[in-house]
Amino acid sequence: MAPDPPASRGPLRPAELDRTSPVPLYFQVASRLQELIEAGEIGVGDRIENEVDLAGRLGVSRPTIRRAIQYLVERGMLVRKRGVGTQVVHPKVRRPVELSSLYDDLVSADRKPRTEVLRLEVVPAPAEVATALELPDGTEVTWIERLRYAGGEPLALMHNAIPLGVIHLEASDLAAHGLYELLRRAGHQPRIATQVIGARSAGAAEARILAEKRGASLLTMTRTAWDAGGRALEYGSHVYRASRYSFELNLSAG
Amino acid sequence: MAPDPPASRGPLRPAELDRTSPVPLYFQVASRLQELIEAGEIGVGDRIENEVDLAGRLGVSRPTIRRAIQYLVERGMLVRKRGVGTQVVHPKVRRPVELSSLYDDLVSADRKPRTEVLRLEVVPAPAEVATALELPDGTEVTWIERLRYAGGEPLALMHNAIPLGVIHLEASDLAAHGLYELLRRAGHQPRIATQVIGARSAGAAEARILAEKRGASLLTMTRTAWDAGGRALEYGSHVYRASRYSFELNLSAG
DNA sequence: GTCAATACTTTGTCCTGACAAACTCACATG
DNA sequence: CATGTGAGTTTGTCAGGACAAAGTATTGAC
Repeated sequence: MAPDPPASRGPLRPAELDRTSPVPLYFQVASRLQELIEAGEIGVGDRIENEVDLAGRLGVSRPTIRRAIQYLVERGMLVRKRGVGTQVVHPKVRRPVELSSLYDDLVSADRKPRTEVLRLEVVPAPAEVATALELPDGTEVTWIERLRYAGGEPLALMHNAIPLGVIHLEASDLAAHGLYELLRRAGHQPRIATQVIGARSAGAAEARILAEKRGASLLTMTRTAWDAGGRALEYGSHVYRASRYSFELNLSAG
Repeated sequence: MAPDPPASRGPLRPAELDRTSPVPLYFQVASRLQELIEAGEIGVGDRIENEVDLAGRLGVSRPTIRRAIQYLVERGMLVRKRGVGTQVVHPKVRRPVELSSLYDDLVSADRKPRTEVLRLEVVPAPAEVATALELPDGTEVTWIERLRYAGGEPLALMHNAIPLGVIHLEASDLAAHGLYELLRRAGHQPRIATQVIGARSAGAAEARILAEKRGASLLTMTRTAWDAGGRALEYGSHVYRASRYSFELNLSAG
């Protein structure tokens, strides 16, 4: 059997880097590496070329290569060991956690979401909401109540409060898009959030709306999200039918 | 009123850095900055000294300062804006997510945890567990069932599977310590995990063990955790009394 | 043969220097 | 007064070099 070609040659070519692109070089390298790993061209357990050689071969400096590798290490794809090298440990990115909306998740899972806007108005924030958003008591916020369907069945009853000035919302927008998508379009990128996930039994009204029996288990989630500037973007208090939904999280600890 | 001293002087002194220490300089700077922010000496909204001046004043290079600041940016304490500066946005670290055990959480909340070990034996892994741990079907694992109390009341029923060779467990250890603490002591640092959180109603047996009524809502969590080297450490399938427990998560998106 | 010392490889830390890009603000211009 | 132009500030990217620390493999002594 012929021996494998030496790993030092590697499938990453200098020609793939575009120095005229506004995309940083380190990011180009990281993206390309990620592709190769996801495509299986560099398998789990394989060691990638060492930093110095890789830098020399691609014609970039070692710090640039280090930054690219660091990026993938933080995502859990690679592991570096001093004196040993850098190894692939997982074939796909494990995002530290997905800060996305239910709507986006359902779309990507092809579960055909539909949204019914039950309420959309400006009201003074209840004390609990004001505290969560770090706003003075009684500040007005946009209050939203939505019923989210998936595959024709009700899935979740969602309540949100959004500080005025963050975004102007129309019922038609909310019916057609996820809240996070609308926020992003308005230039707000949620970056930090605190969530509390719990469970309780459905009351009569909730059960009726969600087409569950009274007393059925519901998943509850309350979340407050901030943008990169520390500005509170959204408070949400949602209930999900536990029979149809669960939260999936990928965690990584420094 | 006397004006505040200019921010450019700042409370960070060159003398505080120890070049003989094995602790990297960038980490010394980051730790000290974090202390100052947590102590409120640099308040939320304040801008910290710019990188070039700070580097000059502390007698280190700009990349070192950048690395220190980057460290705190990733933790959500600071925000950088090109052309503007670096600002404090949160007075305490928001850890991306806590990869810790229930036991540790209860201890720090002073809720006096107690653990009853119901089962501890080596068994062939059920198909579902083997898949989660990425082990060949039927591989033997240590199987644990524990009942966790807090404040004298039952709180959670926990099932765990741990690959042989990761750690040798005694019932007495498990009764006195959290699983994650024992893993860390054995030199295993969980770094990446996937969790699924859901809810369902208690069956008769579960209800009896957990001192709930039949049909009460329970929170469910299944988790698989890996160490930095990509080695599977633990599979867990737990149920919590929803009336007494909820998950709190701090998320951050790149 | 076993084991310890040594050489080598590879990542970790740190430095200096340079230019680019984004933002702020004062100022000139219409 | 409004507006945009340009200078100044600050972070973002990148280069290239140097030495330290950790792990691996080889070599040598016993």
